[in-house]
This record gives sequence, C-alpha cells and structure tokens, in this order.
Amino acid sequence: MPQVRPMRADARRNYERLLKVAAEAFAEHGENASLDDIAKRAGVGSGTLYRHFPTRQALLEAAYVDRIEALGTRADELAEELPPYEALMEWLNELCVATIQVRGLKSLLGSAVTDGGSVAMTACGTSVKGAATRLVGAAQAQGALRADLEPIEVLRLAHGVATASELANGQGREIRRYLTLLTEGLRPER
Amino acid sequence: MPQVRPMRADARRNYERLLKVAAEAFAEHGENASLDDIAKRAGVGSGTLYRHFPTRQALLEAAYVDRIEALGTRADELAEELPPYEALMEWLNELCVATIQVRGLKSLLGSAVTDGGSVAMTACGTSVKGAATRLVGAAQAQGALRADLEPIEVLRLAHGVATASELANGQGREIRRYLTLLTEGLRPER
DNA sequence: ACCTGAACACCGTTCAAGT
DNA sequence: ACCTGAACACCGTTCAAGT
Repeated sequence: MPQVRPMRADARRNYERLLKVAAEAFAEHGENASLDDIAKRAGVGSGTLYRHFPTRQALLEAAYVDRIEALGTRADELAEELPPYEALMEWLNELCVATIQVRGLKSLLGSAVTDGGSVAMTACGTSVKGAATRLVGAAQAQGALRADLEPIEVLRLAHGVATASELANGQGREIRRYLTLLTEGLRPER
Repeated sequence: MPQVRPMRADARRNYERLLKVAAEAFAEHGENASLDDIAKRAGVGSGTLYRHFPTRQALLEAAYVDRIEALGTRADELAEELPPYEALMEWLNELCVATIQVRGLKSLLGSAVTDGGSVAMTACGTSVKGAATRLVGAAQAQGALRADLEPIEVLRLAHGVATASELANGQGREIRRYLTLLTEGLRPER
C-alpha cells in the first residue's frame, strides 16, 4: 500500500477552507454554484480549486460525504429501533427529505444509483447502497416486501418519489403520501 | 379580441427557421443547447432569437408544442381502443417514454406539473393535464384506480417513474416494470 | 510542491445602428 | 417593424510564473 503522503500545511488549509465554503455555496445556490466564486470566497486562486477538486462532481462529493455517510449509519439506528418494514419506510422517507432539502445532494444521490455511471461514485455510493441492501433484505426476509425487488431499484424509485414531491412543492410535504402510494400501489384497496 | 397582426414576411421566415433549428439542436444537445449556436445555424442574429423567444423556456415550449399536443390526442385514441385502466397505463407508459427519449421534453413536462410554476405553462400544460384528467376519471369511475388520486398526482408520479427509469439506463427499458411496481405496490402479492 | 491570477474560450443578453 | 452583430458580463479551465 502506498503511503498517502501528508499535505503541506498551506495545502491542507486551503483544502479545508474550500470544502467549508463549497458546502455553504452549494447550500445557498444549489449544485451549480459558481466555482470561481467559491475559490474567491475561500481566498484561493481558481487553479488551487482545480488542483484539489478536478471536477465539480469531485467537489460536490467531498462536500457531502459526511451527510451521505450519516444516512448510512442512520439506517442501522432505524433497523434497531423499528421492525424491518417500518425501518425501511422511515429511512426512505428521510432519504427523500434529504434529497429535496439539502441542495446539491440530489444529483449526487442520483448518480450513485445510475447504471453505467462509470467510476464516479465511490465512498458515497457504497454507503447508501449498503444501507439499502441491509434494510431491503431484512424486510424481504419477513415477507413484508416483494421478493423480486433489487435494493438499487428501491433507491431509484425513492429518487423518483423525491422528484415527484419536488414538483408538488419545493419542500417535501408530499413525500409521505407519495411513498405510501408507491408501497401500497395506485389500485384501490381490496 | 385584438387581431393578431400578421408577421412581416422576413420575420415569419426567421421564426420558422429558428423553430426548426431549435428542435434539431435540442434533440442533439439536450435542453441546454447553445442559444447562440441556434441563432447562427438559423442564419439570424442573436437579437432576433430573443425578440421571438424571450426565454429558453419559451423556445423549448414552441419547439415541442406539437409533440405535447400529440400526447393529448393520443390519450383519446387509447380511451377508445382500450378499457379505462389499460388505456391509462398505456398512456402513462408512452408519456414516460417520451419524457426520457425526446431530449428537452423532460423539463417542459416537469414544469407543466409543478406547483407554483407560475404562468409559464399554457398550451402544453393544459393539453397533458386535460388528457390525464379524462383517463384518470374514467379509470376511477370503473373502480380500477384509487378514488383519492388527483390527476396531477398521477402525472407527477409518472414523472418520477420516468426519472427512476432514466437512472436505470439511458433508454426506457425499465419503464414498464417501474410503472407496474407503482400501480401494484412494493408490498408482496397477497 | 503548491499557489496565483492572467489568459483564453464560450455563452447569454442587451442595445445602438441599420434597413 | 424588424434585423444585425458588436459589446458586455459572467463562467469554467488552463498554464506560465512565482514562492
């Protein structure tokens, strides 16, 4: 294993300032926040930003790893507190809320469940996919969920629910309803 | 009613060239195709483009009215050919296919079902919403669909299904499956 | 080794001048 | 009345020069 040589002090300082400012900028202006602006607000040249984060995706990912990994650990909490099916539903709900309310997170979570999305998603993708696999598996083992569902399909459909709720209104007021419609189906109760 | 005074010959020619070129450009480069490029390819100054289409939305809308109104009339065809529930499902399927495959259509259909989306959607929004209202109403009258569903909710959820399918793969291979999952629900068959 | 910031390319939008 | 295209503002990206 090649040692990860430590960053020079000024490099590390810049790296951290960039991350902090980027998180703020994405929160304020969405995922298309101006990169030049981020560099300026962090007090570094634009070249420095590109040195640390070659693509917008890379910066977005770095700015939100924590948020995304929190979703992973949250899954385990819920799995302990609630029965499998309820745990899954509550987690999907929180996932959708984050998708809509944390600006900049949506495209990231989207590309994490995109097929053929190349290498891009590493840390952040696996965290969410791992959580989904555990929760979906547990619910299926109880017979509370269709056995033919792949975890990634559930994630994609949840992303769809988040999108639908976003159309309904900027906040996530419709998430619960649309999730219920998805799980219960659009056909009438029998 | 104020007469719509006819366009000057050169204005009309430019208008039509712009629409034709715009449709091609959106198809080729997606909804973010360069406006400057469209003007150049149409052989007009960029100011002319802005005179006819003050916003990108306006141009997108004008370029796709036909496509969208075809979806409306298609609904009526299906209503004649098939029983209500099947007609709705087939229409939603075709709607999702168009959403994914016709580049540039997605944002337009999205904003047509967005709450608080201001005035933007006129012709194209009403066409789709009218179709949905007829098909959903007929299916509900037969007891084949939950009675508490609003047509616009069905459209939003269909948009969500299209989004989910898009994540699964660029084409629409998963649309049927995801639509079925939505209508039947994620819970196991009983 | 890392940073800076000027330079370049590109795009959207406006508007004075032209017909 | 309508068109043209230069001009402006803004952004992403690269890279030579600097420490």
